[in-house]
Amino acid sequence: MALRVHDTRRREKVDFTTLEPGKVSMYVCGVTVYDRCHLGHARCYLSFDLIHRWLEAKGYDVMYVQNFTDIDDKIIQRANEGDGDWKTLVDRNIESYYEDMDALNILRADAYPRCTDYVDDMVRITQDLIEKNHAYVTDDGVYFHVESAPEKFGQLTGQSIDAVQSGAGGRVSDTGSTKRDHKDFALWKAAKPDEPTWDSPWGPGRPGWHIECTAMSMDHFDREFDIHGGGHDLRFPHHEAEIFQGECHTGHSPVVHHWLHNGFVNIDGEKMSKSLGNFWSIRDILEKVDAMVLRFALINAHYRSPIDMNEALLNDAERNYNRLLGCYVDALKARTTTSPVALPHADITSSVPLGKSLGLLEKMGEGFARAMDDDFNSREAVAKVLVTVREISKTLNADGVDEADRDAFAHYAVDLLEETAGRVLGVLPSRELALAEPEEDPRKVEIADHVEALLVERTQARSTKDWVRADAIRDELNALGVVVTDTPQGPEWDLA
RNA sequence: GCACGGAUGUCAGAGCGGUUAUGAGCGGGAUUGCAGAUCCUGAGACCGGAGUUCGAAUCUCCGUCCGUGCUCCA
Repeated sequence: MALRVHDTRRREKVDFTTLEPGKVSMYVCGVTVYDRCHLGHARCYLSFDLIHRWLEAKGYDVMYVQNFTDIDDKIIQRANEGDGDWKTLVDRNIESYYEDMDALNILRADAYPRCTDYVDDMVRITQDLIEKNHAYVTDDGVYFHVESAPEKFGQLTGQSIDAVQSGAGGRVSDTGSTKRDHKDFALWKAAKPDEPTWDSPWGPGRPGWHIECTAMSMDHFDREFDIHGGGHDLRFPHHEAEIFQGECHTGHSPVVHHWLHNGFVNIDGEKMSKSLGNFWSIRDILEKVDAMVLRFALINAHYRSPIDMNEALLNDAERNYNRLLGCYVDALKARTTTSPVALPHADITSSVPLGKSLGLLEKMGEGFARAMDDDFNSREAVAKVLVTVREISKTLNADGVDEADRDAFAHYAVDLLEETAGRVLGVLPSRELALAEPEEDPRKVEIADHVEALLVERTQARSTKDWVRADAIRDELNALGVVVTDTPQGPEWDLA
Protein backbone atom coordinates (compact mmCIF):
# COMPACT_ATOMS: atom_id res chain seq x y z
CA MET A 1 0.00 0.00 0.00
CA ALA A 2 1.17 3.45 -0.78
CA LEU A 3 1.76 5.96 1.97
CA ARG A 4 0.40 9.42 1.37
CA VAL A 5 1.34 12.44 3.46
CA HIS A 6 0.09 15.99 3.64
CA ASP A 7 2.91 18.28 2.61
CA THR A 8 2.61 21.82 3.93
CA ARG A 9 4.59 23.23 1.05
CA ARG A 10 2.50 21.64 -1.68
CA ARG A 11 -0.65 22.04 0.41
CA GLU A 12 -2.05 18.63 -0.43
CA LYS A 13 -1.61 14.96 0.20
CA VAL A 14 1.19 13.61 -1.94
CA ASP A 15 2.73 10.20 -2.47
CA PHE A 16 5.50 9.70 0.04
CA THR A 17 8.85 9.30 -1.65
CA THR A 18 12.31 8.86 -0.26
CA LEU A 19 15.67 9.96 -1.56
CA GLU A 20 17.10 6.52 -0.95
CA PRO A 21 14.93 3.43 -1.34
CA GLY A 22 13.93 1.95 2.02
CA LYS A 23 15.46 4.77 4.03
CA VAL A 24 13.90 7.84 5.58
CA SER A 25 15.71 10.88 6.88
CA MET A 26 13.55 12.85 9.29
CA TYR A 27 14.33 16.02 11.20
CA VAL A 28 11.92 17.45 13.77
CA CYS A 29 12.42 20.76 15.53
CA GLY A 30 12.93 20.05 19.18
CA VAL A 31 12.25 22.04 22.30
CA THR A 32 13.88 25.19 23.54
CA VAL A 33 14.86 23.98 26.95
CA TYR A 34 14.11 26.99 29.11
CA ASP A 35 11.38 25.19 31.05
CA ARG A 36 9.63 21.87 31.47
CA CYS A 37 7.56 20.44 28.66
CA HIS A 38 3.88 21.20 28.31
CA LEU A 39 0.97 19.49 26.66
CA GLY A 40 1.76 21.07 23.30
CA HIS A 41 5.18 19.46 23.28
CA ALA A 42 3.58 16.14 24.15
CA ARG A 43 1.26 16.41 21.19
CA CYS A 44 4.04 17.39 18.81
CA TYR A 45 6.49 14.66 19.70
CA LEU A 46 3.70 12.13 19.99
CA SER A 47 2.60 13.01 16.45
CA PHE A 48 6.07 12.41 15.13
CA ASP A 49 6.48 9.33 17.28
CA LEU A 50 3.47 7.85 15.50
CA ILE A 51 4.97 8.81 12.15
CA HIS A 52 8.29 7.34 13.22
CA ARG A 53 6.64 4.10 14.35
CA TRP A 54 4.52 3.72 11.24
CA LEU A 55 7.45 4.30 8.90
CA GLU A 56 9.40 1.62 10.74
CA ALA A 57 6.40 -0.72 10.73
CA LYS A 58 6.34 -0.31 6.98
CA GLY A 59 9.92 -1.48 6.88
CA TYR A 60 11.72 1.81 6.40
CA ASP A 61 15.07 2.31 8.01
CA VAL A 62 14.41 5.66 9.69
CA MET A 63 17.08 8.12 10.74
CA TYR A 64 15.26 10.44 13.12
CA VAL A 65 17.02 13.56 14.34
CA GLN A 66 15.55 15.94 16.87
CA ASN A 67 17.47 18.86 18.27
CA PHE A 68 17.57 20.74 21.53
CA THR A 69 17.76 24.50 21.34
CA ASP A 70 20.01 25.09 24.31
CA ILE A 71 20.73 28.78 23.93
CA ASP A 72 18.23 31.59 23.35
CA ASP A 73 16.79 34.72 24.92
CA LYS A 74 14.49 32.92 27.32
CA ILE A 75 17.19 30.59 28.57
CA ILE A 76 19.46 33.54 29.24
CA GLN A 77 16.61 35.39 30.91
CA ARG A 78 15.73 32.46 33.17
CA ALA A 79 19.34 31.98 34.11
CA ASN A 80 19.75 35.67 34.90
CA GLU A 81 16.62 35.55 37.03
CA GLY A 82 18.55 33.30 39.36
CA ASP A 83 17.67 29.89 38.02
CA GLY A 84 21.33 28.89 38.14
CA ASP A 85 23.75 29.24 35.26
CA TRP A 86 22.34 28.56 31.82
CA LYS A 87 24.14 25.26 31.32
CA THR A 88 22.73 23.80 34.50
CA LEU A 89 19.28 25.04 33.60
CA VAL A 90 19.53 23.48 30.16
CA ASP A 91 20.76 20.13 31.43
CA ARG A 92 18.00 19.96 33.99
CA ASN A 93 15.30 20.65 31.42
CA ILE A 94 16.71 18.17 28.95
CA GLU A 95 16.63 15.55 31.68
CA SER A 96 13.04 16.47 32.39
CA TYR A 97 12.23 16.26 28.68
CA TYR A 98 13.43 12.67 28.50
CA GLU A 99 11.45 11.71 31.59
CA ASP A 100 8.23 13.14 30.18
CA MET A 101 8.67 11.61 26.75
CA ASP A 102 9.60 8.21 28.16
CA ALA A 103 6.50 8.28 30.33
CA LEU A 104 4.41 8.84 27.22
CA ASN A 105 6.07 5.85 25.56
CA ILE A 106 7.64 8.03 22.88
CA LEU A 107 10.48 6.19 21.21
CA ARG A 108 13.83 7.91 21.27
CA ALA A 109 15.10 9.62 18.16
CA ASP A 110 18.42 8.42 16.74
CA ALA A 111 20.19 11.66 17.57
CA TYR A 112 19.55 14.66 19.79
CA PRO A 113 22.04 17.31 18.71
CA ARG A 114 22.36 20.46 20.81
CA CYS A 115 22.74 23.66 18.89
CA THR A 116 25.65 24.97 20.96
CA ASP A 117 27.69 22.05 19.62
CA TYR A 118 27.15 23.39 16.10
CA VAL A 119 28.26 26.99 16.41
CA ASP A 120 31.23 26.39 14.09
CA ASP A 121 28.94 24.99 11.42
CA MET A 122 26.57 27.90 11.80
CA VAL A 123 29.42 30.36 11.43
CA ARG A 124 30.61 28.54 8.32
CA ILE A 125 27.16 28.59 6.71
CA THR A 126 26.66 32.24 7.64
CA GLN A 127 29.99 33.11 6.07
CA ASP A 128 29.01 31.28 2.92
CA LEU A 129 25.71 33.16 2.77
CA ILE A 130 27.57 36.45 3.09
CA GLU A 131 29.89 35.44 0.26
CA LYS A 132 26.91 34.55 -1.88
CA ASN A 133 25.37 37.96 -1.20
CA HIS A 134 22.41 36.54 0.67
CA ALA A 135 23.50 38.01 3.99
CA TYR A 136 25.15 41.16 5.29
CA VAL A 137 27.03 42.26 8.37
CA THR A 138 25.96 45.17 10.57
CA ASP A 139 27.01 46.52 13.94
CA ASP A 140 24.76 44.17 15.87
CA GLY A 141 25.11 41.02 13.86
CA VAL A 142 24.60 39.29 10.56
CA TYR A 143 21.28 39.22 8.76
CA PHE A 144 19.83 37.18 5.99
CA HIS A 145 18.55 39.43 3.24
CA VAL A 146 15.17 38.06 2.23
CA GLU A 147 14.91 40.18 -0.92
CA SER A 148 17.99 38.38 -2.23
CA ALA A 149 15.81 35.35 -2.95
CA PRO A 150 12.25 36.70 -3.10
CA GLU A 151 10.94 33.67 -4.98
CA LYS A 152 11.46 31.57 -1.86
CA PHE A 153 9.15 33.71 0.24
CA GLY A 154 5.84 32.34 1.50
CA GLN A 155 6.40 28.74 0.48
CA LEU A 156 4.84 27.32 3.62
CA THR A 157 2.30 29.97 4.56
CA GLY A 158 1.33 31.30 1.16
CA GLN A 159 1.92 34.90 2.13
CA SER A 160 3.03 37.25 -0.57
CA ILE A 161 6.14 39.21 0.04
CA ASP A 162 4.40 42.52 -0.65
CA ALA A 163 1.52 41.79 1.69
CA VAL A 164 3.86 41.15 4.56
CA GLN A 165 5.66 44.34 3.77
CA SER A 166 2.59 46.51 3.96
CA GLY A 167 0.72 44.47 6.52
CA ALA A 168 3.43 44.60 9.13
CA GLY A 169 2.99 48.37 9.25
CA GLY A 170 3.32 49.79 12.69
CA ARG A 171 4.06 46.46 14.25
CA VAL A 172 7.69 46.65 13.32
CA SER A 173 9.41 48.23 16.24
CA ASP A 174 12.96 47.05 15.82
CA THR A 175 14.36 49.43 18.33
CA GLY A 176 17.92 49.95 17.39
CA SER A 177 17.99 47.11 14.88
CA THR A 178 20.25 47.66 11.94
CA LYS A 179 18.35 45.41 9.58
CA ARG A 180 18.03 46.74 6.06
CA ASP A 181 14.55 45.35 5.76
CA HIS A 182 12.11 44.23 8.42
CA LYS A 183 11.69 40.86 6.68
CA ASP A 184 15.37 40.07 7.20
CA PHE A 185 16.24 37.78 10.05
CA ALA A 186 19.29 37.32 12.24
CA LEU A 187 21.94 34.73 11.47
CA TRP A 188 24.31 36.00 14.12
CA LYS A 189 23.66 38.24 17.10
CA ALA A 190 26.49 40.40 18.41
CA ALA A 191 27.25 39.95 22.10
CA LYS A 192 25.30 41.89 24.67
CA PRO A 193 26.34 42.27 28.30
CA ASP A 194 25.72 39.26 30.58
CA GLU A 195 25.27 36.81 27.75
CA PRO A 196 27.19 33.69 26.88
CA THR A 197 29.18 34.27 23.70
CA TRP A 198 31.09 32.43 21.04
CA ASP A 199 33.79 33.76 18.76
CA SER A 200 33.12 34.56 15.14
CA PRO A 201 34.62 36.54 12.28
CA TRP A 202 32.15 39.27 13.26
CA GLY A 203 33.21 39.39 16.85
CA PRO A 204 31.82 37.62 19.90
CA GLY A 205 28.13 36.80 19.88
CA ARG A 206 25.70 33.95 19.49
CA PRO A 207 23.83 32.39 16.60
CA GLY A 208 20.33 33.34 15.54
CA TRP A 209 17.61 30.83 16.07
CA HIS A 210 16.81 29.70 12.53
CA ILE A 211 20.32 28.86 11.44
CA GLU A 212 20.77 26.08 13.98
CA CYS A 213 18.30 23.71 12.33
CA THR A 214 19.96 24.25 8.98
CA ALA A 215 23.37 23.46 10.45
CA MET A 216 22.24 20.38 12.34
CA SER A 217 20.16 18.89 9.55
CA MET A 218 22.96 19.49 7.04
CA ASP A 219 25.38 17.74 9.34
CA HIS A 220 23.22 14.65 9.73
CA PHE A 221 21.74 14.44 6.26
CA ASP A 222 24.12 16.16 3.96
CA ARG A 223 22.39 18.26 1.36
CA GLU A 224 18.73 17.24 1.40
CA PHE A 225 16.39 15.05 3.39
CA ASP A 226 12.95 13.47 3.32
CA ILE A 227 10.87 14.85 6.18
CA HIS A 228 11.07 18.02 8.19
CA GLY A 229 8.54 18.29 10.98
CA GLY A 230 7.49 20.61 13.73
CA GLY A 231 4.61 22.50 15.28
CA HIS A 232 2.18 24.43 13.13
CA ASP A 233 3.48 27.71 14.51
CA LEU A 234 6.96 27.07 13.21
CA ARG A 235 5.96 27.34 9.57
CA PHE A 236 6.63 31.07 9.66
CA PRO A 237 9.09 32.47 10.18
CA HIS A 238 11.25 29.60 11.38
CA HIS A 239 10.75 27.02 8.66
CA GLU A 240 10.57 29.53 5.86
CA ALA A 241 13.85 30.95 7.17
CA GLU A 242 15.28 27.46 6.93
CA ILE A 243 14.23 27.26 3.31
CA PHE A 244 16.09 30.51 2.61
CA GLN A 245 19.21 29.41 4.43
CA GLY A 246 19.35 25.83 3.27
CA GLU A 247 18.53 26.43 -0.34
CA CYS A 248 20.70 29.50 -0.73
CA HIS A 249 23.59 27.79 1.00
CA THR A 250 23.43 24.55 -0.97
CA GLY A 251 22.14 26.09 -4.18
CA HIS A 252 19.78 23.18 -4.25
CA SER A 253 15.99 23.09 -4.14
CA PRO A 254 14.19 21.57 -2.43
CA VAL A 255 16.33 20.72 0.54
CA VAL A 256 13.31 19.35 2.37
CA HIS A 257 11.08 16.99 0.42
CA HIS A 258 8.10 16.74 2.75
CA TRP A 259 7.10 19.39 5.28
CA LEU A 260 4.89 18.00 8.06
CA HIS A 261 3.27 20.16 10.74
CA ASN A 262 1.20 19.08 13.70
CA GLY A 263 -1.86 20.94 15.00
CA PHE A 264 -2.13 22.76 18.29
CA VAL A 265 -3.62 21.95 21.66
CA ASN A 266 -6.37 24.11 23.13
CA ILE A 267 -7.56 23.91 26.68
CA ASP A 268 -11.32 24.12 27.18
CA GLY A 269 -11.65 25.84 23.85
CA GLU A 270 -8.97 28.42 24.44
CA LYS A 271 -5.46 28.56 23.19
CA MET A 272 -3.08 27.21 25.79
CA SER A 273 -0.91 30.04 26.97
CA LYS A 274 0.75 31.18 30.10
CA SER A 275 -1.01 34.51 30.09
CA LEU A 276 -4.43 32.82 30.13
CA GLY A 277 -3.34 30.67 33.05
CA ASN A 278 -4.40 27.48 31.31
CA PHE A 279 -0.94 26.13 30.81
CA TRP A 280 -0.71 22.38 31.43
CA SER A 281 2.67 20.85 31.96
CA ILE A 282 3.00 17.18 31.16
CA ARG A 283 4.02 16.49 34.71
CA ASP A 284 0.90 18.13 36.13
CA ILE A 285 -1.37 16.05 33.95
CA LEU A 286 0.41 12.81 34.74
CA GLU A 287 -0.35 13.36 38.38
CA LYS A 288 -4.01 13.10 37.52
CA VAL A 289 -4.19 10.60 34.69
CA ASP A 290 -2.27 7.56 33.56
CA ALA A 291 0.33 8.34 30.90
CA MET A 292 -1.20 5.77 28.58
CA VAL A 293 -4.59 7.44 28.92
CA LEU A 294 -3.08 10.78 27.97
CA ARG A 295 -1.35 9.16 25.03
CA PHE A 296 -4.61 7.53 23.98
CA ALA A 297 -6.44 10.86 24.22
CA LEU A 298 -3.85 12.62 22.07
CA ILE A 299 -3.64 10.02 19.30
CA ASN A 300 -7.42 9.96 19.19
CA ALA A 301 -7.31 12.92 16.81
CA HIS A 302 -5.58 13.41 13.50
CA TYR A 303 -2.15 14.96 14.04
CA ARG A 304 -2.94 18.02 11.92
CA SER A 305 -6.25 18.88 13.61
CA PRO A 306 -6.33 21.16 16.58
CA ILE A 307 -7.25 19.25 19.70
CA ASP A 308 -9.30 20.62 22.55
CA MET A 309 -8.07 19.12 25.78
CA ASN A 310 -10.52 18.93 28.65
CA GLU A 311 -11.76 16.68 31.40
CA ALA A 312 -14.40 14.99 29.25
CA LEU A 313 -11.87 14.08 26.59
CA LEU A 314 -9.62 12.45 29.16
CA ASN A 315 -12.55 10.54 30.68
CA ASP A 316 -13.52 9.33 27.25
CA ALA A 317 -9.98 8.22 26.58
CA GLU A 318 -9.79 6.46 29.91
CA ARG A 319 -12.90 4.41 29.20
CA ASN A 320 -11.71 3.41 25.77
CA TYR A 321 -8.25 2.65 26.99
CA ASN A 322 -9.58 0.43 29.77
CA ARG A 323 -11.72 -1.43 27.27
CA LEU A 324 -8.70 -2.05 25.08
CA LEU A 325 -6.59 -3.10 28.04
CA GLY A 326 -9.31 -5.39 29.38
CA CYS A 327 -9.64 -7.08 26.03
CA TYR A 328 -5.89 -7.52 25.74
CA VAL A 329 -5.69 -9.10 29.17
CA ASP A 330 -8.61 -11.41 28.38
CA ALA A 331 -6.95 -12.50 25.15
CA LEU A 332 -3.65 -13.09 26.95
CA LYS A 333 -5.39 -15.22 29.56
CA ALA A 334 -7.39 -17.13 26.95
CA ARG A 335 -4.23 -18.60 25.50
CA THR A 336 -3.98 -22.09 26.93
CA THR A 337 -0.83 -23.07 25.09
CA THR A 338 2.45 -21.25 25.28
CA SER A 339 3.08 -21.49 21.57
CA PRO A 340 4.50 -18.12 20.64
CA VAL A 341 3.14 -18.39 17.12
CA ALA A 342 -0.46 -17.72 16.19
CA LEU A 343 -2.01 -20.47 14.14
CA PRO A 344 -2.77 -19.36 10.63
CA HIS A 345 -6.30 -18.75 9.56
CA ALA A 346 -6.52 -21.93 7.55
CA ASP A 347 -5.95 -24.08 10.61
CA ILE A 348 -9.15 -22.92 12.22
CA THR A 349 -11.80 -24.63 10.22
CA SER A 350 -13.62 -26.65 12.82
CA SER A 351 -15.57 -23.65 14.00
CA VAL A 352 -17.46 -21.54 11.51
CA PRO A 353 -18.04 -18.55 13.83
CA LEU A 354 -14.35 -18.43 14.68
CA GLY A 355 -13.36 -18.52 11.06
CA LYS A 356 -15.73 -15.67 10.33
CA SER A 357 -14.41 -13.72 13.25
CA LEU A 358 -10.85 -14.21 12.09
CA GLY A 359 -11.83 -13.00 8.66
CA LEU A 360 -13.22 -9.84 10.22
CA LEU A 361 -10.08 -9.32 12.25
CA GLU A 362 -7.94 -9.66 9.16
CA LYS A 363 -10.03 -6.96 7.52
CA MET A 364 -9.61 -4.76 10.57
CA GLY A 365 -5.87 -5.17 10.35
CA GLU A 366 -5.95 -4.09 6.72
CA GLY A 367 -8.20 -1.14 7.54
CA PHE A 368 -5.77 -0.11 10.23
CA ALA A 369 -2.91 -0.08 7.75
CA ARG A 370 -4.97 1.83 5.23
CA ALA A 371 -5.79 4.47 7.86
CA MET A 372 -2.15 4.93 8.84
CA ASP A 373 -1.14 5.07 5.19
CA ASP A 374 -3.57 7.93 4.70
CA ASP A 375 -1.44 10.67 6.21
CA PHE A 376 -1.05 8.82 9.51
CA ASN A 377 -4.73 8.94 10.39
CA SER A 378 -4.44 7.65 13.93
CA ARG A 379 -8.03 8.58 14.73
CA GLU A 380 -9.29 6.20 12.08
CA ALA A 381 -6.73 3.62 13.17
CA VAL A 382 -7.99 3.83 16.75
CA ALA A 383 -11.54 3.32 15.49
CA LYS A 384 -10.37 0.11 13.78
CA VAL A 385 -8.71 -1.05 16.97
CA LEU A 386 -11.87 -0.45 18.99
CA VAL A 387 -13.93 -2.45 16.51
CA THR A 388 -11.30 -5.15 16.73
CA VAL A 389 -11.60 -5.12 20.51
CA ARG A 390 -15.33 -5.66 20.30
CA GLU A 391 -14.91 -8.53 17.87
CA ILE A 392 -12.27 -10.20 20.02
CA SER A 393 -14.32 -9.83 23.21
CA LYS A 394 -17.35 -11.29 21.50
CA THR A 395 -15.56 -14.30 20.13
CA LEU A 396 -13.62 -14.97 23.29
CA ASN A 397 -16.90 -15.09 25.21
CA ALA A 398 -18.77 -17.16 22.63
CA ASP A 399 -20.16 -20.53 23.66
CA GLY A 400 -19.49 -23.86 22.04
CA VAL A 401 -16.04 -23.10 20.73
CA ASP A 402 -13.47 -25.84 20.57
CA GLU A 403 -10.70 -25.30 23.14
CA ALA A 404 -7.86 -25.61 20.66
CA ASP A 405 -9.53 -23.17 18.32
CA ARG A 406 -10.16 -20.68 21.07
CA ASP A 407 -6.50 -20.90 21.99
CA ALA A 408 -5.43 -20.31 18.43
CA PHE A 409 -7.84 -17.43 18.12
CA ALA A 410 -6.50 -15.88 21.31
CA HIS A 411 -2.99 -16.07 19.96
CA TYR A 412 -4.07 -14.38 16.78
CA ALA A 413 -5.90 -11.70 18.75
CA VAL A 414 -2.91 -11.02 20.97
CA ASP A 415 -0.62 -10.70 17.96
CA LEU A 416 -3.00 -8.37 16.20
CA LEU A 417 -3.41 -6.09 19.21
CA GLU A 418 0.31 -6.04 19.87
CA GLU A 419 1.04 -5.14 16.28
CA THR A 420 -1.54 -2.37 15.97
CA ALA A 421 -2.33 -0.92 19.40
CA GLY A 422 1.07 -1.93 20.75
CA ARG A 423 3.86 -1.52 18.24
CA VAL A 424 2.30 1.19 16.08
CA LEU A 425 0.04 3.19 18.39
CA GLY A 426 2.15 2.53 21.46
CA VAL A 427 -0.76 2.25 23.86
CA LEU A 428 -0.31 -1.27 25.20
CA PRO A 429 1.75 -2.18 28.23
CA SER A 430 4.09 -5.15 28.08
CA ARG A 431 2.56 -8.61 28.55
CA GLU A 432 4.16 -8.89 31.96
CA LEU A 433 2.78 -5.55 33.08
CA ALA A 434 -0.67 -6.25 31.69
CA LEU A 435 -0.90 -9.55 33.55
CA ALA A 436 0.72 -8.35 36.74
CA GLU A 437 -1.48 -7.89 39.75
CA PRO A 438 -1.76 -4.22 40.56
CA GLU A 439 0.56 -3.13 43.31
CA GLU A 440 -1.01 -3.51 46.68
CA ASP A 441 -2.26 -0.19 47.87
CA PRO A 442 -1.40 0.18 51.57
CA ARG A 443 -4.89 1.51 52.16
CA LYS A 444 -6.26 -1.73 50.75
CA VAL A 445 -3.99 -3.93 52.80
CA GLU A 446 -5.15 -2.19 55.93
CA ILE A 447 -8.81 -3.07 55.45
CA ALA A 448 -8.38 -6.28 53.49
CA ASP A 449 -9.18 -8.69 56.31
CA HIS A 450 -12.30 -6.82 57.25
CA VAL A 451 -13.48 -6.61 53.65
CA GLU A 452 -12.77 -10.27 52.96
CA ALA A 453 -14.74 -11.28 56.03
CA LEU A 454 -17.73 -9.24 54.93
CA LEU A 455 -17.49 -10.69 51.43
CA VAL A 456 -17.56 -14.23 52.77
CA GLU A 457 -20.67 -13.36 54.69
CA ARG A 458 -22.20 -11.76 51.63
CA THR A 459 -21.42 -14.78 49.48
CA GLN A 460 -23.22 -16.96 52.00
CA ALA A 461 -26.21 -14.63 51.99
CA ARG A 462 -26.27 -14.73 48.20
CA SER A 463 -26.13 -18.51 48.16
CA THR A 464 -29.33 -18.59 50.20
CA LYS A 465 -30.80 -15.83 47.99
CA ASP A 466 -30.96 -13.49 50.94
CA TRP A 467 -30.65 -10.44 48.69
CA VAL A 468 -31.62 -7.98 51.41
CA ARG A 469 -28.73 -9.10 53.57
CA ALA A 470 -26.34 -9.27 50.60
CA ASP A 471 -27.15 -5.75 49.50
CA ALA A 472 -26.90 -4.45 53.04
CA ILE A 473 -23.36 -5.80 53.23
CA ARG A 474 -22.54 -4.24 49.90
CA ASP A 475 -23.86 -0.91 51.17
CA GLU A 476 -21.68 -1.30 54.22
CA LEU A 477 -18.66 -1.89 52.00
CA ASN A 478 -19.55 1.08 49.82
CA ALA A 479 -19.58 3.20 52.94
CA LEU A 480 -15.99 2.07 53.52
CA GLY A 481 -15.14 3.29 50.05
CA VAL A 482 -15.03 -0.22 48.62
CA VAL A 483 -16.63 -1.20 45.32
CA VAL A 484 -17.69 -4.82 44.88
CA THR A 485 -17.96 -6.49 41.50
CA ASP A 486 -19.42 -9.97 41.14
CA THR A 487 -17.77 -12.19 38.58
CA PRO A 488 -18.23 -15.85 37.65
CA GLN A 489 -15.11 -16.49 39.73
CA GLY A 490 -16.57 -14.81 42.80
CA PRO A 491 -16.65 -11.26 44.09
CA GLU A 492 -13.82 -8.80 43.45
CA TRP A 493 -13.27 -5.52 45.22
CA ASP A 494 -11.34 -2.32 44.88
CA LEU A 495 -11.24 1.14 46.34
CA ALA A 496 -13.66 3.54 44.70
C1' G B 1 -6.03 43.98 6.50
C1' C B 2 -3.33 39.73 4.23
C1' A B 3 -2.51 34.37 4.55
C1' C B 4 -3.74 29.44 5.95
C1' G B 5 -7.20 25.97 7.99
C1' G B 6 -12.06 24.78 9.69
C1' A B 7 -17.86 24.45 10.10
C1' U B 8 -20.57 16.68 10.37
C1' G B 9 -25.89 13.83 15.02
C1' U B 10 -26.28 15.57 22.46
C1' C B 11 -20.72 15.64 22.80
C1' A B 12 -15.83 14.19 20.87
C1' G B 13 -14.32 13.11 16.00
C1' A B 14 -13.30 10.17 10.87
C1' G B 15 -14.95 10.25 5.93
C1' C B 16 -12.40 14.09 0.62
C1' G B 17 -17.82 11.73 -5.67
C1' G B 18 -21.88 6.35 -4.92
C1' U B 19 -20.83 1.74 0.47
C1' U B 20 -22.48 1.16 8.88
C1' A B 21 -17.07 5.51 10.64
C1' U B 22 -15.77 5.04 15.75
C1' G B 23 -16.33 6.20 21.00
C1' A B 24 -19.19 8.44 24.95
C1' G B 25 -24.28 9.70 26.11
C1' C B 26 -29.55 8.33 25.30
C1' G B 27 -33.63 4.20 23.94
C1' G B 28 -34.56 -1.19 23.66
C1' G B 29 -32.65 -6.30 24.53
C1' A B 30 -29.28 -10.69 26.21
C1' U B 31 -26.48 -12.21 30.54
C1' U B 32 -26.52 -11.24 36.06
C1' G B 33 -31.01 -11.75 42.14
C1' C B 34 -29.60 -6.36 41.63
C1' A B 35 -25.30 -3.36 40.35
C1' G B 36 -20.87 -3.51 37.33
C1' A B 37 -18.42 -5.59 33.14
C1' U B 38 -19.36 -7.79 28.35
C1' C B 39 -22.37 -8.61 23.99
C1' C B 40 -26.73 -7.54 20.53
C1' U B 41 -29.78 -3.59 18.79
C1' G B 42 -32.34 1.43 17.88
C1' A B 43 -32.88 6.69 17.20
C1' G B 44 -30.03 10.85 15.72
C1' A B 45 -25.84 14.67 11.18
C1' C B 46 -23.50 16.68 7.15
C1' C B 47 -23.38 25.99 8.41
C1' G B 48 -26.65 28.79 4.46
C1' G B 49 -27.39 29.54 -0.85
C1' A B 50 -26.39 28.51 -5.98
C1' G B 51 -23.87 25.34 -9.50
C1' U B 52 -21.25 20.79 -11.74
C1' U B 53 -22.91 15.47 -11.83
C1' C B 54 -26.89 9.91 -13.24
C1' G B 55 -25.41 10.74 -8.06
C1' A B 56 -22.26 15.68 -3.35
C1' A B 57 -20.93 15.66 3.64
C1' U B 58 -17.27 14.94 -0.25
C1' C B 59 -15.95 19.18 -6.35
C1' U B 60 -16.86 24.79 -7.90
C1' C B 61 -18.67 29.69 -6.67
C1' C B 62 -20.98 33.18 -3.21
C1' G B 63 -22.25 34.22 1.82
C1' U B 64 -22.06 33.60 7.22
C1' C B 65 -19.44 32.10 11.44
C1' C B 66 -14.91 30.18 13.97
C1' G B 67 -9.64 29.18 14.74
C1' U B 68 -4.53 30.06 13.76
C1' G B 69 -0.32 32.75 11.62
C1' C B 70 1.71 37.64 10.03
C1' U B 71 6.18 38.89 16.87
C1' C B 72 9.58 34.34 20.95
C1' C B 73 6.30 29.91 20.70
C1' A B 74 5.47 22.47 19.58
